[in-house]
Amino acid sequence: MFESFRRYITEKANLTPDELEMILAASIQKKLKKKQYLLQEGEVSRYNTFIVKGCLRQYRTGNDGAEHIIRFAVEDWWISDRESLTTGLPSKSYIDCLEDSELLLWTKDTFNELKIKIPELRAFEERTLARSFNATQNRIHIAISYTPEEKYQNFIQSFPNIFNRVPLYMIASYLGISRETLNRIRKQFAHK
Amino acid sequence: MFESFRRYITEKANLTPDELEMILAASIQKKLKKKQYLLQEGEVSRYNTFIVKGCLRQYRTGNDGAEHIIRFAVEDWWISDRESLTTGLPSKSYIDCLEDSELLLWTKDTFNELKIKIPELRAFEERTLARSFNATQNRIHIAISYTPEEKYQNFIQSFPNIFNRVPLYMIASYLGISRETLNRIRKQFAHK
DNA sequence: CGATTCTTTGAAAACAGTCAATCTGTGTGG
DNA sequence: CCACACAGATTGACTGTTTTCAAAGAATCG
Repeated sequence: MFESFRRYITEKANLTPDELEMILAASIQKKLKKKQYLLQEGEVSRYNTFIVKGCLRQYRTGNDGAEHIIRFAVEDWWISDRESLTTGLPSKSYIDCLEDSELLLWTKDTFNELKIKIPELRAFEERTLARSFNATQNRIHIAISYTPEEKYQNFIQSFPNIFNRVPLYMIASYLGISRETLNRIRKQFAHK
Repeated sequence: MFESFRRYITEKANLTPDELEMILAASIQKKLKKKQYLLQEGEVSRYNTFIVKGCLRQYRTGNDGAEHIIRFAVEDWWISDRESLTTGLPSKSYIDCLEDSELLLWTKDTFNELKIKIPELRAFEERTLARSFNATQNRIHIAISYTPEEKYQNFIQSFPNIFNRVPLYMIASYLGISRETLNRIRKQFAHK
């Protein structure tokens, strides 16, 4: 289970073996089955979570009770409700598993201590956050300017490792269109 | 011109007078008139910019050439193309002035040096970024789950200091709906 | 005043959402 | 191995909303 994280972090950050082991030693291992929650609305998000294996989603519910997916996350991604994690306020979102998953968790405090001891870890987190921020901004651009068809095309291009792994109606939710519409788009699409 | 920044930063960050002066001394002052560009697509964004006075917008153009507004920014906000700034790649967006504006700029390198010398500045930037990230994520939720009317209501609630300062068609662009639709929504709205 | 710039309006067409029913595949328990 | 239940996908008809197009009206600025 650690092996996967070792490979990932070695590629992305310039850590000494000691630093790497220190990080691993501070982690909490967790396995969740499909449909189990990592976080529920109203709870305070306390962990930085790395996905070793599996697939999760973060979603919120609207006034009508419908689920709206904020993001998907698979192997080698991080997931948490950053807003709740940074502010300490109750989370507005849920995080649950779409597949049986293996996770590595660090509490906020533990991770902060690690960042103090290991400057490269802080730098790594900054880089990761910056990329995540850019992706989020890009998604806004897509949300306000693409047609439904373009959104779908963009999705399968951007996430080839996700789109065939999650139900269609969840992709529709992620894109902000109805599952029927997405289904029709996909049908046209196949004719080409 | 510095006075405004002094007030702002004193309230938000715990800096010594020396540190504050060091930051100011490193800044570049700039005045731009309405419609002038701070950044154009294809250029590399090199500055962290604080808005002393005025109103700017960041936008991208779609395939059809239409402008899609990523964000607005007014006094006491920061603006830049973070993606270009962090990656060093050409910007995909434009930033221009909706009003005559007064700005304080720091080059990426200058700002990095300041952050090294002044840890509290780095902490401050992290807090600012975190809030900005949360706002961006929240906007995605709105984009994929709110009706146009709800989007507009939310906008005027969230940005009371912006909505009566920028043309309606730009708000429409920001919200991802046509100007005609927004106009009609607003008319209904007035009847209540 | 004249020229932009922005807003408003109407009518038609395109589009996406909703509803309701059916179909398909998968996994579970008997 | 079958039957059933469940999750998800698909389809058609219909409804409602939004976009588009075109034109006319305000408002603002030099």
